Amino acid sequence: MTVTIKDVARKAGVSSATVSRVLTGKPHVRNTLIDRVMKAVEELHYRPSRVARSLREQKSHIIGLIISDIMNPFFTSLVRAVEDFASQEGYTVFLCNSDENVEKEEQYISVLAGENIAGLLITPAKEQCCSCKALIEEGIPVVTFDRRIANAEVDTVMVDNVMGAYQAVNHLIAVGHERIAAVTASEDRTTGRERLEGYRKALKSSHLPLDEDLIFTGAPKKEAGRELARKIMQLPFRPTAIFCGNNLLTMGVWGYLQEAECRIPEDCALVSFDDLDWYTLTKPTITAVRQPVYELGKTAAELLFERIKGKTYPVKDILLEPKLIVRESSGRSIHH
Amino acid sequence: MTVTIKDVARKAGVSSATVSRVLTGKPHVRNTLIDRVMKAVEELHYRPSRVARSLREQKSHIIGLIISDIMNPFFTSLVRAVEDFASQEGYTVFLCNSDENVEKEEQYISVLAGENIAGLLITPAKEQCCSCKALIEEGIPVVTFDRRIANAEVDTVMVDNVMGAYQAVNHLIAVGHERIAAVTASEDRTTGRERLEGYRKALKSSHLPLDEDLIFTGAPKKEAGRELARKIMQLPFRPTAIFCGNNLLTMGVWGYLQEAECRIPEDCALVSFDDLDWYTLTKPTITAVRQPVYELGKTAAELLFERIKGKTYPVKDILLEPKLIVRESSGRSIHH
DNA sequence: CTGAAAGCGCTAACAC
DNA sequence: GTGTTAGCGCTTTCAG
Repeated sequence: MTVTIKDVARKAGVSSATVSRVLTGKPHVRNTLIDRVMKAVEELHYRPSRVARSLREQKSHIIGLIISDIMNPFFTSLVRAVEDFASQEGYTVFLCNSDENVEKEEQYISVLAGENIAGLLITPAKEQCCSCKALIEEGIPVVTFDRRIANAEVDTVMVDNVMGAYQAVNHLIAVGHERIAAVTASEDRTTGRERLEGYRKALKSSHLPLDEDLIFTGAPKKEAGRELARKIMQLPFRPTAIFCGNNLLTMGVWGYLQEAECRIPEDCALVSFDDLDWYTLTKPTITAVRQPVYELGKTAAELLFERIKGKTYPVKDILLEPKLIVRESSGRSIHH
Repeated sequence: MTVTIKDVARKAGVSSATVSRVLTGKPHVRNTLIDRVMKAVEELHYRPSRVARSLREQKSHIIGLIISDIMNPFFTSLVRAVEDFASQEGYTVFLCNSDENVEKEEQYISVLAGENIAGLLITPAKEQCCSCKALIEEGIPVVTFDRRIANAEVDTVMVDNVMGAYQAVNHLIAVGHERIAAVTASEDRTTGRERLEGYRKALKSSHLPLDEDLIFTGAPKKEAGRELARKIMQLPFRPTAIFCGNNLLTMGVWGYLQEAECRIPEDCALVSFDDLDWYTLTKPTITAVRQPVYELGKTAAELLFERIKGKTYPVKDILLEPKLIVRESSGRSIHH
């Protein structure tokens, strides 16, 4: 049914070994034979089986990409970057969506291992990612990005969350806020914890009191953002500003504030971690910490391919710098 | 190095055939042996090679998913739906991003074929998708969704674009607009053409003149939207409303209108095809035609799996109904 | 320079 | 019920 290397060999009047040599660009083949083989390939519409090749070579040209939430535009950009880089290297991407779910993640890692993947790129759902460690032990290159895993020797590419959050909160302080709430992902994710750390650090460096009751955490989801905003608005002594720890939370918070007819930034200012296109389309526009998303994906992919190609330098831990984009939702400085 | 079925067989004191039978759930194996095999599997951390299995069975448990723009939230939701359904069926998804680029698309189809995919789900970049037809001829199930391809016997799942656009424009007419511009994807994409058809149909059914100068087409990208909005605003005799053919175009148009300080809906009303979360967060909120995105992905996946399982009914062409969500950007009825 | 043959890990006939 | 064996399509020694 399907045309194999043997069919090509027969048609070209050579052995399958020669066909293979031609197709994989090996040297020492006569030009006339090359031509005959290529002609047969054309005529038969032959396409080599990547599966057979993968079995024989014990290694595929697939890289695995497990991300934790494909609906989140932040991760989408990441996927885009990885895909670009991989296809440029002649690899294809096996995309999996763990949905922030550890079981699904393990399941996928197992499948990917069975597919002989050349390497894995992952934004781990939780800090404990054991199956991931199993891969590493088997010698399959792994790079985690955006998030860290605990107790493992893995290359990691991260955005400097502490610094980003610090910048955001510092900006709020600079324009006169002293009572600032934080809405972040719960602390079992490194991103949530680190951003909270930046928040605390900013308050501290301005000698502002840290009120634990102003820290609100939940799942990184829109619904959680709404709910936490509701809690904030019910506070007897309301904060004058909110620091939102990611784009989904921002969306929920923003929606709630609008419905509650809270004027932004007069009644409550807001800064978001993560910058999205539509932040420039709201009224007011939304001040945000922009992460170098594309670079994050690209760097992780680069690192992975170096490992795939056999580089053996010590484990790398790369930190990328985010940047505060000041817009309207954080308010004007009240000092001027 | 890696542990194979033979290692398990040796450890369990059985043949590899028995191990295979146990693992694939075949009948006629003694319970004691099943236990011994499972124990060996556990102890050795054995994971079957999906590659070897795929080669042997001449069919993998992978389905290919080629979408035309992974950065577009509309497609992201689609991916999510497909992924959900596939994983539930025990399949994994090979995600490829054609980037609206026909060469990339062909390239991917070729790779996927080499991976022995069980089936392909695709939102074709252009109406002519020849490689896709090649797959169909090889007997690999294909379902196109969101867009159609020309001259092929393929299962297709679409949203009723004509009807959606008709609803949108009709609504604008109902609230009093008579001069309505259309900003859509260029007509070499079925979505663009069909939505334009709905636009024309709505004007016609209300006996409104069709002014071809009010039809603006371009790539389905934010930048194109901006540019086309600029052109519209420069028109000597401006329209009072704009119908936007997809979410990226809406984004560009909206951004331009805001910067041009055009009051929405007073100076210019707007309705978007495609509904996004953030449409409720702008001021005014954005009236939009909501597509049943998740259902679109799910239906396509269902259809594909039926084919994979061997169903052979005639080619299906499923049309899903969109729904107009009236918000503020289209303005109040001036009749009341 | 080219061909024959082995074998990657697995499943399915076919024996027993 | 269970083991033996062939072979999926390819690459790669090893001969020649």
